[in-house]
Order: sequence, then C-alpha cells, then structure tokens
Amino acid sequence: MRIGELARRTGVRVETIRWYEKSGLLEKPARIAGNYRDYDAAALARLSFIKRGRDLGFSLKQITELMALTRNARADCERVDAIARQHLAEVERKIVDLSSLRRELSGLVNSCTGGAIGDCDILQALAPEGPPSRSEG
Amino acid sequence: MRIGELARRTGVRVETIRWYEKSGLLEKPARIAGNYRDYDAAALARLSFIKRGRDLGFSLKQITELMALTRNARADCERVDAIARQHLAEVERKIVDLSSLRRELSGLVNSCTGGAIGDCDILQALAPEGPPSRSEG
DNA sequence: ATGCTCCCTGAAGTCGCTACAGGGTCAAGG
DNA sequence: CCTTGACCCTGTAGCGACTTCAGGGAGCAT
Repeated sequence: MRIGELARRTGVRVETIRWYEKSGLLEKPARIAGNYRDYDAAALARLSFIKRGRDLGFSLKQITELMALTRNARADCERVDAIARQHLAEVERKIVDLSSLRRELSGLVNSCTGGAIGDCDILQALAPEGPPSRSEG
Repeated sequence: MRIGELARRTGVRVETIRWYEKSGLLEKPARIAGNYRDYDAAALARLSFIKRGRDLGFSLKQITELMALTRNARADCERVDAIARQHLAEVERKIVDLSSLRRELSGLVNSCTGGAIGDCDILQALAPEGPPSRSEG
C-alpha cells in the first residue's frame, strides 16, 4: 500500500510517517514506480505499535526501545516494565502538578467580578508582591 | 541592576531573560559601560509578572496579551477573565486526559508478571490487534 | 492539454527555552 | 603589570515531535 492508505489505516498523518522514517523509527520501505513508498503488513503493524505508544504518551525514544525489546523474544520483561513504570510515575507527577495549578487558576477565575482592569483580581494575583517602587524590598 | 542580579531576584535564568527580550516580552534595557544590560525596578516587576504567569502555565503569547491589558487601565476585565478561563479549561482537559492515561498505564504495569518478553502483557497491549502476519485481518 | 489527487524532497517554522562557542569587561590579588 | 575569576556579550544550534511550506513529479480522467 502507498503512504496515504497507511496513514488512513493507522490514523497517523502522512508527513508524520515520513518523519518517523527520517528519524529511524520506521525502516525505509521499498519503492514502486513513480518513486512512491510501498508499505506491507509488517510496516502497518509497526506503525500501529508506534501510534498506540504515542497515544499512551510514550516518547519516541521509549517506543524505539520497546520495539527493540519485542524483537528480542528471550529477553526479560523487566526493562519493559521499568519503562512503563517510569512513564506512569511521570504521568502521575504531571497530574499532581496540574491539579494544584487548577486549584490556583480556578481561585483566580472565580475572583473576577467583572469590573475594570484596575480592580481585576486576576491581574492583581499575577503582579509581583509589591509595586514597582521598592521601599520595602 | 545587571542581568545576573535580575535573574537571582526573579528566579529566571539569565539566558531566558535574554530570550524574552529577543522575543519581545521584555523591552530592550539601557546599557551601561561594557555594554552590559541595565535593569530598573519596572523591568523587575515586568519579569516577575512573566514568571508568575509561566508558573501558572500561561503561554508567552497569553502573557504578552495580559501585560498589554494591564497597561490599558480603563479596559474591561472581560478579556483577562476569558484568557484565564480558557487556560483553566485546557488544564482541566489535560488532567482528564492524563487520568485516563494513568488508568491504562497502571493496568499495564500491574499486568506484568515478570516473565519473558513473549509473555509480556505490556507489549501485548501495545501491539496491534493481530500479529504481523495477517491471516485474519 | 487540463485538472485532479496523490506523491516526492528539502527546508523552515512551532514553543520555550537550553547549551555552546568564542569572545569582551572589570575588580581584586600578587 | 599581569593573571585570575566572575560576570557579561553575541550568535547559532539543539531539543521533541511534529507541521507547514515551496516547488515540483506521477498517473488518471476528461
């Protein structure tokens, strides 16, 4: 199949597929007449794996490693688990960070009473502690 | 004050300050002997505002707009509120996305029983529906 | 010949920095 | 006077994961 069909089947954009090839995640496919890329079922499986990994938030580097591990069928599952656990920890950290951010932001947003800029609590909260003149620094 | 002191006082790195200047968030400061940048209290306040906005996750573009609004003291608070609300909505969406991601990932991680790659449930979950050879696709 | 859809390459742009190369400036110390 | 060291300067390239753009070629239908 050509790149457009592969894109349609995987939900990955054509440009992105070419970019994966350039950065070494996908092998260079055969070419048919017209210099068009020609993909087979293995390429489809590989790209689906990448897509699934990306959807789960893994980096391309992690996905590269995971794909390498799949080819080494005798290797231990440990490394795969480590990558997944590390990613999970990162996701959990991000959730915590964003949650405290949300608390702060929703406090800000609810403080807005719709007046003029001078009274805007949002801008007040963003401004530094003191006014520009520093008599109490 | 010179750029190093400004950096220390705001917690923004020297290179980042120069980068803010280059991208138009900070005005070009006066120069003292030796071609060193010379910052005043207004620059300190401005950079503190930027820092606080960044800590709250606003984009530089949003911060630029917020700073422009502060200078227009008679303007309505509405636009400020809109920016903050939009950002809050984005943060909330990210939290939702990451939470479902966490569920999926922790399911994955817990499925790992420590065997060989061939049995690894994590890789199974990442792989596409069928194996590369497609007799049942 | 024209129009259309698909495909090609290579380069540049996005965001928000970070890092590096290769210097200049200035005060303190010997 | 010279060196050391902290600080500063400019300009460029790199990061991740793409997206967009410029400028074409391939192949089919009309």
